[in-house]
Amino acid sequence: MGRKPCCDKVGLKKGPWSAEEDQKLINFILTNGQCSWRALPKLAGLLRCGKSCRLRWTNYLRPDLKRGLLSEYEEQMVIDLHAQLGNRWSKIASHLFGRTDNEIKNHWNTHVKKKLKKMGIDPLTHKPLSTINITSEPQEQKIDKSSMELPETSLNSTITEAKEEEKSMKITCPLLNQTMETTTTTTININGFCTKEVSLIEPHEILVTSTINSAPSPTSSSCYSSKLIEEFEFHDLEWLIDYNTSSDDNGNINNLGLWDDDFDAWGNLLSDRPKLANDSDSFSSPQIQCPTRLPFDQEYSWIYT
DNA sequence: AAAATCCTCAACCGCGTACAG
DNA sequence: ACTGTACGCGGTTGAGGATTT
Repeated sequence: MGRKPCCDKVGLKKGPWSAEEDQKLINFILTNGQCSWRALPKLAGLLRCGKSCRLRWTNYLRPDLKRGLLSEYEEQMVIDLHAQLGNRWSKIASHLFGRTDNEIKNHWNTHVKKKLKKMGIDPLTHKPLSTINITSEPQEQKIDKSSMELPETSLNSTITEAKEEEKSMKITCPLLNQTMETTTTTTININGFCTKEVSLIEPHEILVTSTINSAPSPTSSSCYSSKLIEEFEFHDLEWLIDYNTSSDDNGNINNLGLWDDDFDAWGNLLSDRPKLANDSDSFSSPQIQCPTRLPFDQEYSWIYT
């Protein structure tokens, strides 16, 4: 006996969502918040299953989504995180604000895989496709770099940075948070990221590649570089966060509560004027200035003024 | 210009897991 | 402990647009 379907599929619509359906879903969630996905379609007047609604919302309609191609830094982060986490797209997505697991998975399958293969790297193992026995034959680690016709990519610029750094000091394998001696480890570094297998690390331990050029904060191990932070200037969103109330013991921002059950933040979203950080009637809930440029303002819009 | 092929990505499917009763 | 239900995740599909022949 098979699994019971998540919902009664008879008479339910499948396939691409229409603008009208999107609008219904948005209106419902903005008004009522996210309740049970199973119950939502009926309540919202949609002929869709709850699963489809959830997917549509999380992958396309959420107002905090970034659209468009992944930047070079985002792509590098995906590669590094994939080396650590494997195909755990959701975990990877959680490190990239405004990106969904589906988006990252698609990008990986359509772009990154090819790119890595072209560079001679196995996208599954993140190891060189060529068979080089690193441990038993250290002399073989030397690669004739001039023979490697790698395309000029962000990865290669990272490689350049890393190699320059190698000249004078130990380098830190960024995502693995490991320091490696600059001896005969060129094989490992040539690919722009470490291929050494290590146990999983916690997200806050992850260092991005560009930390090579910017010293990490001595008080925090979650040291995304300023360069990366710049990359994460959310062009579509402006978040005003009350840092006085939103840091945990490690200084991590932890109350971006737009999706909290109580939907305080949605109250702001729906208010005539977004609350500002210096408003006199300050409140303890997250102070978020909600998006004024939302994902789809071409065909139809849910911008409110 | 038309047909064939390739590519992208939104959406679906099914499984694993969490949780309530 | 067991069962049923709902949700979330990762793999896969296929429509439609882009590119090539």
